[in-house]
Amino acid sequence: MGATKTDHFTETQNELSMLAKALGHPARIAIIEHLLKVNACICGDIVNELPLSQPTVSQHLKELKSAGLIKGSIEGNSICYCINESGFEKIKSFSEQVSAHLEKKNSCC
Amino acid sequence: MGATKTDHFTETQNELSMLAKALGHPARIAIIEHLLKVNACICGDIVNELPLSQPTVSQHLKELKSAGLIKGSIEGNSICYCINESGFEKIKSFSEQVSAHLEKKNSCC
DNA sequence: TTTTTATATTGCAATATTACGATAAACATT
DNA sequence: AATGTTTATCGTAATATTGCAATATAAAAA
Repeated sequence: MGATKTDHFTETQNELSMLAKALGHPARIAIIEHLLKVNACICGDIVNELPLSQPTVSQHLKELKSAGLIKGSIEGNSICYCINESGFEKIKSFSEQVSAHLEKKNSCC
Repeated sequence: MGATKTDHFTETQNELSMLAKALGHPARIAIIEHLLKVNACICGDIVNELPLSQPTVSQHLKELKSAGLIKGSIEGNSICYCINESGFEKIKSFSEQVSAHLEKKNSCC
């Protein structure tokens, strides 16, 4: 075992969990926060900002990108990363949906 | 390696990533969705609802609980689980914060 | 063209997660 | 007390993640 049984769940469940999983590491939260703060976003800046090696940061960026949470575009020699809104929209809408449900029904425990 | 360097990141970054990580599995998304739908929430029902064994479901419930996303209270023989609002509030506020930032600054790539 | 700069990939070791059978624990029912 | 029901824990195998040194790639600068 050790492999998630993704085929037993719905598309939406798998998609949401993949987005959440991509945010499930403090370095990747830090990257998102940094991208929000500066709004200009050369990869090397992120490497300098984080207490991790360049290959490790590159890997985290790759995960955020493949999850659809950031975008990257080539800018001469370097690469410009920034937030991909659509991924965050899905997370936002899920969390708002949870809140909306909770307002109507009160929790039972 | 393999161990996350949590001590190199802020409290908030670690907390947010732990919440996200707890949602980073389709079974745990499915559990949350089920709890929202029924609002009554005996553990055994969740086990029946999911395509996973009882020990595996129990483990997922434990993770959601320790992350602060659900609460559980003993109800006679069985255990009643339900959503823990405070955990979801943090996720909601983060995703709304991201959206708010994005409205002001337009993405650069 | 050679060298430098910036980022990605490979390979690998350490650790974490996922899943479940077996079993324990705790309470309810008989 | 004995039995059944419900949930948790243990042990363990399979797989995934994290992190980095070494190396590759690609564009810029010299």
